[in-house]
This record gives sequence, C-alpha cells and structure tokens, in this order.
Amino acid sequence: MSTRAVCEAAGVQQPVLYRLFGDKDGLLAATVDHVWDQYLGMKRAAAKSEDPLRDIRAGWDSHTAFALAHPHAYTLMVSPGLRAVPEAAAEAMRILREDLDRLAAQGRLRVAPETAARMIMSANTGVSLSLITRPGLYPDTSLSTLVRDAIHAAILAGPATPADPAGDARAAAVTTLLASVGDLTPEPFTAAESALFGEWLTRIPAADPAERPSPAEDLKDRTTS
Amino acid sequence: MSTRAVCEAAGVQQPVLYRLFGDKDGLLAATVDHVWDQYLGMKRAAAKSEDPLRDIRAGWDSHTAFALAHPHAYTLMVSPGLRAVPEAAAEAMRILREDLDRLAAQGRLRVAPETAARMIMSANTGVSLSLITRPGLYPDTSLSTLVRDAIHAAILAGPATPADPAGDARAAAVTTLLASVGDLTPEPFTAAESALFGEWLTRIPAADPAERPSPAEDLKDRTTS
DNA sequence: CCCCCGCGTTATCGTCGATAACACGGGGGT
DNA sequence: ACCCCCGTGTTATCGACGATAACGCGGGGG
Repeated sequence: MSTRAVCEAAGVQQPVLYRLFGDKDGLLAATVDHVWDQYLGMKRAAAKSEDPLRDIRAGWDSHTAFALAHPHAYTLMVSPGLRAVPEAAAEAMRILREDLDRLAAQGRLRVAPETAARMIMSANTGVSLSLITRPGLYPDTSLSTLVRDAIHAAILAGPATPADPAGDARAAAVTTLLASVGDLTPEPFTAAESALFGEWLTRIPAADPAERPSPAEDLKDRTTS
Repeated sequence: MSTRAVCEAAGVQQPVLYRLFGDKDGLLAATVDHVWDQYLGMKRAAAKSEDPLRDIRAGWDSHTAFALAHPHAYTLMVSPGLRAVPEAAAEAMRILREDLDRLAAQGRLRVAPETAARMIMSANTGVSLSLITRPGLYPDTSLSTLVRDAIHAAILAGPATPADPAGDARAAAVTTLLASVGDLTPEPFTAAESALFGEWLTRIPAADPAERPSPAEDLKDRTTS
C-alpha cells in the first residue's frame, strides 16, 4: 500500500494526505481509530437484557462476528504495529466490564470483574484472529462458541460442573472410543466397520441440547457489513 | 526495517540478500521459519510425563513463556502478514494433539482432540498476544494460567471416571455407551443401527496397556519427524 | 593450465515517503 | 470596495528504499 495509490484513489495529491494525517502512520492510525469507532458503536448500540450473562454471551458473539465480517479491519485493529490505541481498547474493556459488574452484583462471578474481562477479551481476540488468519487450521466457527462457554464456565460461580453428568460421561465415552477406533482395526473391526462405527459415534449427541446454549446461532449477520 | 540496514549489519551488500532470500518478504519468511523452528524445537525437546494433562499444562506454559521471552519473534510468528507458514503451525497443532490423544485414550477428554487442540491453541495465542501487545491492559501474567485452566476444565471430562489410571478407560466408555444406547433409539439411531452398534460395542476388547506407545518411544518418534 | 561457475561487488533504475515552494480563493477588518 | 490573510490544493523535488543488471574474483575439475 502506497500513499500515492490512496491519493490517486481519493482524487487528490500527496501533500493533502500529509496535511490531514501527518504521515503514513497517521493515516493508518486514523483508519484503525475509525475501525475501533465502528466496533465501539456496535457495542454501545447493543441492547441490554435483564440477564447480564446473556448480554456477555451476545457480546462475545458480536465480537467474533465483527472479526469475521471485517477480517482486514479487525487484524488492523488488534495488530500491534502502530502507535498505541489504548483508549478505544480500554473503552471496549470497560463496556465488557460493565456487564461483568452487573453479573458480580448478582453474586454470580467467581473472579474479579477486571480479571474476567481480561480473560474474555484475550481469549475472544485469540479465537477471532485464529479463525481469520488460519482458516485452514480453524475451519469451524463453532470454535468461538466452545471457547466462549469454556471461559464463561470458569468465571461463573456456582456448581463446578453444572452439566448433567450422564451426557457428560457419554461425551467422554464417545471421544474415548473415537480415540481408540484406530487400534480396533483390523481386529476386531474391519476397515469398513471402523468407518461406520466412527461415523455413528459422531452422531451421538453430547448431552441434552435444551440445557446448553445453542451453538448453531449464526455469527454472520450480527453486524452490518 | 530496510534491507540496506540488515545488509550493513551483516557486513555484506544488498545483492547477496536477494540471492539468498529472493526478496524482502523472503527474508521475513525465513526469519519466521527460524522462529518457528526454535518454537518447535522447544516443543519437541519437552520431556513427556506419564500424565498427559501435566504435559498439556506444561505445553501451555512453555508457549506463553516463549511468547514473553521473544515478544517480537512471537508476534512475527503468529502475525498474518507474510506468505503462509501453515506447515510449522500445523506441526505445532499436531504435537499438541498427540498429548490430547493420550488424554482421550485415558477417557479424560470431553471433546474431540482436534477440537480441544484448536481451543487450546487459539486461546493460548490470544492470551500471549494480549500480554505482549497490550501490557497496559493486561498487566498480570497470571492471566495465562487462568485462561489455561478455564480451557482445560472445559475440555476435560468431569470428575467422573476417577479410577482407571491403569488403562481401562476404553472398557468404561463401552459400558457407558452400552448403558445409554437405549436413549439413542429411534434418534439418532434406528433400531437396527442400535442393535448393530451395541453388538460392535461388545466386540471391543479391553485396552491392552502394552499396545500403547511408551513415553520414550513417543519422544523418539517425535524427534525423528 | 585453463575454464567455469558459485559468490560477492559496483552501479543503476523506478518507486516511495516526505517536504519545500508556490497558486488560488473566499471571508473579515478598514 | 479593497486588500490582507490563511486554509487548501498544486507542482517539483529530495533522500532512501526495493530490486536488478553487469561485472570481477577465486578455487575446483577436465
């Protein structure tokens, strides 16, 4: 990317760019600020429900959806390249912390809101960046929901393993057998039997689907592209 | 960073750089490859214990420590800027997945090893990057441990199956699934499928501990690959 | 002994980031 | 009405950078 190219695209000459933004880094910084403004605008416009946990979940999903909808802008936003953009990032952290404060006021938080906010934000950016920059390694966007619920379960108070133990044990049994299905070929299973057996194993639901939040909620059209 | 500067620092002229690396991106790519080699070398040299969970925890901590020790190299490594480096990243994921496979073979994993590996890797890079690039927002390194345990708690099977360190997680998984095969009919299995599925389950022998690779073999196998 | 090719050099081109100097044009004080 | 003045945009230019062409040297094989 060259300043000449963006000036030609904007229909002006170079000096106006340097008058407006100082230098090239200034232009990049202004762009990043603009992306942060869009992000924060979406965050501030999010309607709040009476259940802070629901809002926090929606906040995570909207974060991931924003990243997937604007991958280049998002990588710029969280990229460490340019001069500091701490203000917008701190504001995002503050918005998240407000929801966490509400959760803490209800006695449902196990850790300090600041700590919970840092856990959520860092994990969320990590998942989003991975989904964007390594789609070959992370082909499934449901990863976002999995990590989200993992972090939320860790910061929430209450029973350590609230999920039903029956479905939990079943899921563990499925993964155990899936891990060892290779050792079962060619004895006692033929290759075809192992293939079908593995296929059936993946069809076993993990637990009662009504209990846990649906991961099928589409992340796509949560933001305006 | 200019090619002239690195050539002067190396005591050579520009054309040797272009002969060796093609162009500037080639030099950057070679640097990134070198960093990945260091990372993978550390990962491969890590001694494996008899407890895969301990190894996975140590792997997370060494990942974070590597990032904190070489922040610039790490940001280069995970930065999406240059041409693809999928091979080293895939190898890192494979190394992690080997530990997770061992965990799954012991019946202690709730999700598929691939899924668990992606959850761990994405969250770990997210935490490491946050600690590096936003030290003002993430002043405490213990964030890494918190997120680590959150992810691990989410992928680990519940406190069920406390015994069976010796090896019969497979048999336990078989009995678990046998007990719940009735709940799987008529969905997602037809009666005939459930019948065959149950029959196959009974054909699975108890795991033979000698069949599993020993940690020493594991290590040798890794270093040769 | 000479040839040849891997390796390094000097010299140069086009482009880029950044700035100096200048040109236009409309609003406010007298 | 006049002129001053500054905000805005232009042309011209500089130094540095990425990249390449052309050349030179030196040691191993026919």
